[in-house]
Amino acid sequence: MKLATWNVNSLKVRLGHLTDWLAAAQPDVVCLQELKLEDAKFPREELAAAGYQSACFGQKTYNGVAILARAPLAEVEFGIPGFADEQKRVIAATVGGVRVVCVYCPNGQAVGSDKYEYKLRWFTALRDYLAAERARHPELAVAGDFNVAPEDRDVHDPKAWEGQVHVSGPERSAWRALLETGLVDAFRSFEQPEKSFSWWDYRMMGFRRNAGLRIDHILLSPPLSARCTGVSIDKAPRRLERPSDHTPVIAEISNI
DNA sequence: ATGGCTACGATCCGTAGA
Repeated sequence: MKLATWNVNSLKVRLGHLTDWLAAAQPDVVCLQELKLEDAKFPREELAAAGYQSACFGQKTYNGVAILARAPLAEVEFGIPGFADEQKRVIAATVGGVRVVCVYCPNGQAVGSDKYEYKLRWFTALRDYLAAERARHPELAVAGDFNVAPEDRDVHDPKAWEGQVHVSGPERSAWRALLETGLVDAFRSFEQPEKSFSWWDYRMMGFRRNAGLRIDHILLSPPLSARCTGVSIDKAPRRLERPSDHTPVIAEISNI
């Protein structure tokens, strides 16, 4: 099974990139973030024609998440249960026995801001939710845009970013708390190229300079981690005209 | 020099992203 995550930064703008990429990469399950469109405008038919069923939790202008899969999506759940939130950031579904949670974690804007406080509160709720999901579903995959670069090697210029939002101590602690529920950062289970990133700023030719962050992640429970044979970042879509600022991350999980 | 793009929904600028 190929499981992918991609923050498309407007599904309306990126639909062509997405369908081309689905045909090229042939993922079985795809978690999408930042759809920036409401459910009524979700391109269900176009994605069905590409061979994918979908579950969508959309929102106009901001946020919005979806899961695509070639196999049926069951037990679809919207948001973090018990955490009241206007922002559509989480959707979960069971595909082929695997519980898939798609997340678009808050940006946080700036350390100390209201949005930063919201981000930390949100991560606490996510951790509790994932701990409960872990207990219910042995095969759990959590994929999405976490808006946290876990370590300095996930940052193009750690000195420049020191203490900033996405790398601050409390955010990295919140990230580690997710791992402490018994999940593995699948990307780091394998040898990877130096300076591997999943997001590059549109400004200052960030992609050309490889001035990026690794903030898009796939977390796997131990039974899935044991069957994971590789994780890679696909930079091809970032080279296209009018790209998303994020690029897909793909995990290959064997069925044995 | 704290900016530089991009998307969106509102106008021809403000908000947000990261």
